[in-house]
Amino acid sequence: MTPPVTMRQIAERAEVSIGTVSHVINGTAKVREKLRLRVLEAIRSLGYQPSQLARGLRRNQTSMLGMIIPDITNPFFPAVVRGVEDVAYKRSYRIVLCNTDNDPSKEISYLNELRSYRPAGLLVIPAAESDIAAQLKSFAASGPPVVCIDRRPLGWKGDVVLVANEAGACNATRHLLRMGHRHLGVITGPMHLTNAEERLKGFRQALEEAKVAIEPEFVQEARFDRRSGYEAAMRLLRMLPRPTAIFACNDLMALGVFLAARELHIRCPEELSIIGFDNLDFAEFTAPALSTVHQPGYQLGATAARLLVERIDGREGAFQKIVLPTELKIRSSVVAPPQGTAPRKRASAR
Amino acid sequence: MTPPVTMRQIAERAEVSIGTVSHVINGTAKVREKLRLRVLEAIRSLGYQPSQLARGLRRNQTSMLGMIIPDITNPFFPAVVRGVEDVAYKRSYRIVLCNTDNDPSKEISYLNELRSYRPAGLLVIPAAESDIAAQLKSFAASGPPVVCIDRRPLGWKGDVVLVANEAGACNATRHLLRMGHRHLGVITGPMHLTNAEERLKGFRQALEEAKVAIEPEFVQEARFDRRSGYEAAMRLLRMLPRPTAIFACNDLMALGVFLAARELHIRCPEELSIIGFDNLDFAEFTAPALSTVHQPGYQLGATAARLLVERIDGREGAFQKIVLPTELKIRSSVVAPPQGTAPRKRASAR
DNA sequence: TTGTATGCGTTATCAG
DNA sequence: CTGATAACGCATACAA
Repeated sequence: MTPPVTMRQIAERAEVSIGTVSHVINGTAKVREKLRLRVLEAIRSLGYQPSQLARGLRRNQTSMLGMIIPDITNPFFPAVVRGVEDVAYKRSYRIVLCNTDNDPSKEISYLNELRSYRPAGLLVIPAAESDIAAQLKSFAASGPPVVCIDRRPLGWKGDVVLVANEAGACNATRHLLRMGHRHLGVITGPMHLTNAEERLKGFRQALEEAKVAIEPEFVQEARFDRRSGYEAAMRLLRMLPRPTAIFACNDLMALGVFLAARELHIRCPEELSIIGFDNLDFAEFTAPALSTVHQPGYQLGATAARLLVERIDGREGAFQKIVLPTELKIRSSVVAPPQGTAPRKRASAR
Repeated sequence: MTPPVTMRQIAERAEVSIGTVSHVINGTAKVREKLRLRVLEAIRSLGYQPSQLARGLRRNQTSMLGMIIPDITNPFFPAVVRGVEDVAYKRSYRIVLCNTDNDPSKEISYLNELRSYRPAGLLVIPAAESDIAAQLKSFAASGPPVVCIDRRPLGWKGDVVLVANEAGACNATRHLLRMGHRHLGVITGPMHLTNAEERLKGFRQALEEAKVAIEPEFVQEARFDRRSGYEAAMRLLRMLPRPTAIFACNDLMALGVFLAARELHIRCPEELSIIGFDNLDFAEFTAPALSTVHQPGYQLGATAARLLVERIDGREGAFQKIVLPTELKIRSSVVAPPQGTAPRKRASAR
């Protein structure tokens, strides 16, 4: 148990005062070159590293960034985290990662607890049903800067970086329309999530543009995970007539649609076209390869981190709302609807 | 900027000394019930939270766990991280996450830097080519406990939790053999990684058992990612005769094999059987669904975290080496080899 | 330019 | 049982 080397030891070794050591470390005052070199040498030879704890206590701020996300296990988030980490690393910030499991209370408890570590800033991807705007607001007022990612909590007025959900969803839907589909199902995320809401809005907009009626029972809400996507798809696919195409508002739910279709012996894409949202890594490997809307996860994280760092560095000014573009990836899960409008026939056969 | 509430304020509010407050918080001495209640009430009403920084400085240890992994973006790792986080959370430890990108120098720098945060413990999934055994050893001697996960760095003698790589690989290979394959290709991970080595060993063992000759040019080394898997597969599939089945030592590389096969117009599984290792989420959605060896990522993390916490709590005793079992998942990417040993014919046609 | 001294918020020791 | 008080390692205001 070698006790860690402290500044005092550096001072002794370099035969200077402890204050001088601090100055050369932080560049907070001019130090005679000779002394400076001695100090540096002492630091090197003793392998000294400043205690982040002591420093943080003194400065009332550490070089940690708190990051609160719903669930790292959701394949969309790792890229975001990585984007954050990469820019944070360059600025020598470290990430404390917290998974809320979409549990608002866990989110709040993490939030409060993180506080006691005096992080330099906070990045949060709000939980579904998150109700932390108030909490966050008080945080932002008396604590470190906060930027929200991907979803905007109700009532949140601070910095936020998002993705062009509405435009992306609209494009996806247009693609379906363009291929000839007129009976579109949609599986949305939790509707209190802004991104879910926006995607649905995009969907509706595309339908309106094309003057295609929206069939209310064809919009099903799920929870952005595979299971709920599967369940929603089952509901959709058992309807008569059923949709000839489904827009799943994320790729995980699209997987659920595949599953449901397989179970009901509905062939994709011949009998059912599917389009997703996210462009997760596996999208090009599903059978059929999933057409989807690419979402720049890494950029999302990187951008948010950059913005956060600017705030930490004291950048004032109006809150930013940065919206990153999406891109439609056309693969093979969307084709023209079956001939003879099969679903109609079935309906009349009923 | 409301300054955070400190212990002193609690003491004043409760009309006790600051020491007493500390005692009720930490249960470090008996406090008269009446005072205790007053203190608790003050804490509650002022929303007090102990400064982790001050506490850490004083105790020379925080309640953070450092976790060093190659890349959160590799879909095998999120589950591991989640496993860690869940058990850590229950014990009220927090995770600071570091991605090394398999860069040994980044790994070492993270390691040293984490030190200055006085984490209670360290979890590390060593980078490929990691050479941190020595570094880690000094760390373990004078610093917090460390447990390695998934891969054992060369020369590391401390705690480690692994997966039964050899047995898993052996089972996968046996499955190929059982289906009638006699010309097996294998795409390994970086051979300095213990897990890659063990999987290859399992592969060889199965061949020996079956008295099937191992064809040296059929074992190709790659880097556990999709691209290198693709490249290795291209090499393999251009050979004449080529293997009728390929064991990719992880699922990401198996994806690369799918890609290569598709590009060369080799149909899977009719002309080429593929088996992977990991059982990533997408494995059942590839075309064809990927047969693979399930690796308990979440358990890996959870187990390691539990072990680490025990060490933090002062559990002495011999270093542990915990090996978690794998499970063969049979799906549809493995079938009997093509009739008439097609590859042979091609070879003779040359 | 450099040294000294104080305090950041806790815990822990030691009297009372 | 409870209250002072001295560290913990560092940054900083101030003195020299």
